[in-house]
Amino acid sequence: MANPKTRQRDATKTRENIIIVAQRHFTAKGFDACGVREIAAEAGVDPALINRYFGSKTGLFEEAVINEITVEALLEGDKESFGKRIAGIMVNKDMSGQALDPTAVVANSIASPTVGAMLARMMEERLIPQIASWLGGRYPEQRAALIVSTLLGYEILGRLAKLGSLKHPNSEAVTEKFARSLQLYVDDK
Amino acid sequence: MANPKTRQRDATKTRENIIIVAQRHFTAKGFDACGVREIAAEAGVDPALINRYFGSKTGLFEEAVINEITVEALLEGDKESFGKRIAGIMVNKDMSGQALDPTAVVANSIASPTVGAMLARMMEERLIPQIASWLGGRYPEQRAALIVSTLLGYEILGRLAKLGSLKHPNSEAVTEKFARSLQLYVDDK
DNA sequence: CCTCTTTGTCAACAGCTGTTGACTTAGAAG
DNA sequence: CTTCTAAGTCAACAGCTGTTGACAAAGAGG
Repeated sequence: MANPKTRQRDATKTRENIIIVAQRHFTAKGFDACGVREIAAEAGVDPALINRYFGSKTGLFEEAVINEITVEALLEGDKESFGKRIAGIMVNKDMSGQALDPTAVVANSIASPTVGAMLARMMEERLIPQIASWLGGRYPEQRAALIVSTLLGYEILGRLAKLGSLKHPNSEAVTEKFARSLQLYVDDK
Repeated sequence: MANPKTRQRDATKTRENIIIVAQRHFTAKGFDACGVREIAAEAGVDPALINRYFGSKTGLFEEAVINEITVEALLEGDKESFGKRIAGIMVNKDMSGQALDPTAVVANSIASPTVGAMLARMMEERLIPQIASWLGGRYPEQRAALIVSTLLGYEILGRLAKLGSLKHPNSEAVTEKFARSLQLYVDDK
């Protein structure tokens, strides 16, 4: 039918809506700190619907986070300017955290007994290899891992800053050090 | 009495025992992933005793972790060799995680709604300033924060490696890069 | 209008969590 | 031996969690 009043019951739409809300919550607070009632409420839906559509809370996490995380955005650009570019992104990152953020998700959910291992597998099977093949050179996986490590550490620092009153390293000089630290792992010697 | 068969009921001893067990568990799994029954069982004690002695699980965390964490071990040595020294410690860190480990505790409990803010305050009120005053130079707090950030990132990487089969950066060349990355923040330009 | 499938809600259930107050026991003091 | 206090145990309680199966409503097709 030709859009009489926009469909009121659209399974695909509500599914996607739940996923979007879940991505934001899982990113901001981590898997264990999020309740299904909380996510369902913000999605304007009954909690039972999450289990109907995704099987379980873990299933929702897998579909909304594990299957959707990508590092391609990090690798768009030349290697020479990688450090400065990524450092700029991390420093000026929007603190409202509206979308699915790879580093934030991993940093906030890695300690979870339920999904920690899933994140570890995603990291070593997809993300690290992808970065490694982009890097090339010697020990690419290990250098890729240390790049990820550097970003995760900065993410936690951001969380510490948000919880307390710790200042972010917003000075030019220190940000440049951070950029050089990242570039260190890109350059093969 | 002169030690007839070693006292069987020693409040101070059991208290300290609970603290030691709690330190190991909180370090290895994080605050939220540890149950009081679990800690009490390993300490050979009834769970209720934790509340009797420390008021609450949070109180135990505060006394066993927050009040006991120190960074003095990191700052023993000259600045010139800081990077190499700390990198060596982190790379060769005992994976059994037997004791109270500052970086592991923060990395594994920072996402906790209960104690996350406590960790943030401890960081910005005690640890960062202490490292900063040891560093000296320009923007000492920010450089200190980035050193902590680097260590926290590496800690998470270690957790990813333990959960999965990700290789640690154990090659000489990559470890040296990690050391240089740390040294970057010690050297004031 | 009737029917059947999809979409969604509702109440309830187990399981686990930290926590509490009443009880018991060990061990020193009188 | 009796008493009294510190040390520890026990069962139970609320509160929360994810999850389930029975029910209700919407809307398309006959």
